[in-house]
Amino acid sequence: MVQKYQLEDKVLLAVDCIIFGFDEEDLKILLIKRNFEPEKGKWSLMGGFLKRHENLNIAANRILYQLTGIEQIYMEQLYAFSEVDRDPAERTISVAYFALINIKEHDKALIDKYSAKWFSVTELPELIFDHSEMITKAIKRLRYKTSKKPIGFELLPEKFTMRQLQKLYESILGEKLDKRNFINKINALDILIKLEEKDMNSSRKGSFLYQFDAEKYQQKVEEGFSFKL
Amino acid sequence: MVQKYQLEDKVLLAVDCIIFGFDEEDLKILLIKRNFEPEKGKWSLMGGFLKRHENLNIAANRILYQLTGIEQIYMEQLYAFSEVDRDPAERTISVAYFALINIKEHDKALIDKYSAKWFSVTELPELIFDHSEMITKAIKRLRYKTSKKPIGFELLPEKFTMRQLQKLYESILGEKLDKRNFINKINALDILIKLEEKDMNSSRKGSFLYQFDAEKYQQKVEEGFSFKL
DNA sequence: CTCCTTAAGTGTTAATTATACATTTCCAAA
DNA sequence: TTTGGAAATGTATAATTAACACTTAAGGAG
Repeated sequence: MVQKYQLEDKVLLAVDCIIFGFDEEDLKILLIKRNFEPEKGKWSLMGGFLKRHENLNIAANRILYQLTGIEQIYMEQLYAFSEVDRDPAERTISVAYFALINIKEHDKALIDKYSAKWFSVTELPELIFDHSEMITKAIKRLRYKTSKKPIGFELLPEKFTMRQLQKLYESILGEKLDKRNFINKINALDILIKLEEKDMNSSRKGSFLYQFDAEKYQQKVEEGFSFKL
Repeated sequence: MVQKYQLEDKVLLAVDCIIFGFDEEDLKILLIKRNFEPEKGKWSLMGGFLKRHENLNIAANRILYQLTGIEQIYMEQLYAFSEVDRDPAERTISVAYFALINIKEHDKALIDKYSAKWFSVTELPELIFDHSEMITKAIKRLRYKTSKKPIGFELLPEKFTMRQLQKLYESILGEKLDKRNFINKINALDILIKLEEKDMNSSRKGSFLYQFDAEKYQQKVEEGFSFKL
């Protein structure tokens, strides 16, 4: 490739990943203890640098895979953070990505191996650089997206109860919802399959399990529906 | 500054600006004839490279100023475009920004000087690289923002008629709106000042002019209201 | 000076959607 | 068999949104 813009400044381009998970109680974020300088030993988002042959989406997925063993998940670009001194070591622009995963489906061993740890969004530790700001922005975006598309399903196990789904929405939105209204709305969407099966952990009576009906959902998206909670 | 990440690839970071304007009829975008290779002579968004001492917001404003003489306007980061071959000359990641301006308020002479030209969003020419994609994304974002905040006022002259405001919304949203419902909603927001003055160009009867009441708007924002059209 | 033209201005009703709210059912364990 | 605890369920009211058509004002033409 011919170099045409030789007089221009080049910069390091980092990618930082905000990984949301849900454990039936709280919305959580996956963080790691940074194992290189500067700020070695402090908590950080999963980050790495863009390589010559990658676009940002690919870099985000590679970095996540390298640091946690998690692969092939839905990731979305959030924002480019570019304050001149955001990384004291060297001028670095960071593009933040965020992803949603089901905590239980991802191999705990691999996560432990890299000293990754889940933190509730309400109890985050101090983070390096501008990572707190990134998280704040990601939560805001997640709330918005949740109100437009039923995005939360990535965060739940394949089979889940209405109670779990409601808890998930409550922890994303940060507010309590009315049970009956919630169920009515979800049912009105008509994108869940009610199973015969019951989850017997939560109560004696047991509660019915549901599955997300990807096919019906796809169909509705094509018809141009907009999810509103 | 110590260089700590010496083994990492560096890249060129460009900024491209999508400038929306409105001329009482159509939503328009400001484009320039690119005056350097590659693709010299083709239509392009306003673009330039991030410099060492700037963050992206500052770079976006500088670039816009250099290319059009327009300064101190509201700009917002849109998205980072990073396909490996998006610029055939050299690997370049581009962060797109968008802005809203009032066409008439900005000095035509300066714009002409740089061969900038306004194009209706419905009649865009062929553009270099991935600039069309950037514009598509910007329009989508503009539509969204318009439905949340009364952002459109930047696009109108200081004094405007209800008809103009409605036309603006229609061209942003790409659909016709009902006149009475539109006026009712706008009035319900209570952020316009109705002037005594009339605009006599559009009809024999003349139509009242309005002004955006920035103070009332600010107050409402603080009270946490959300604009919904 | 009367009539015509043209866009401005104006409210009501029906339909839909959102909210608030309390009781009964089921099942396992004691 | 009784009991405790969460699951399941529906309705009435309020709020919002959508649909809809006639009158008014004023300049220009005849």
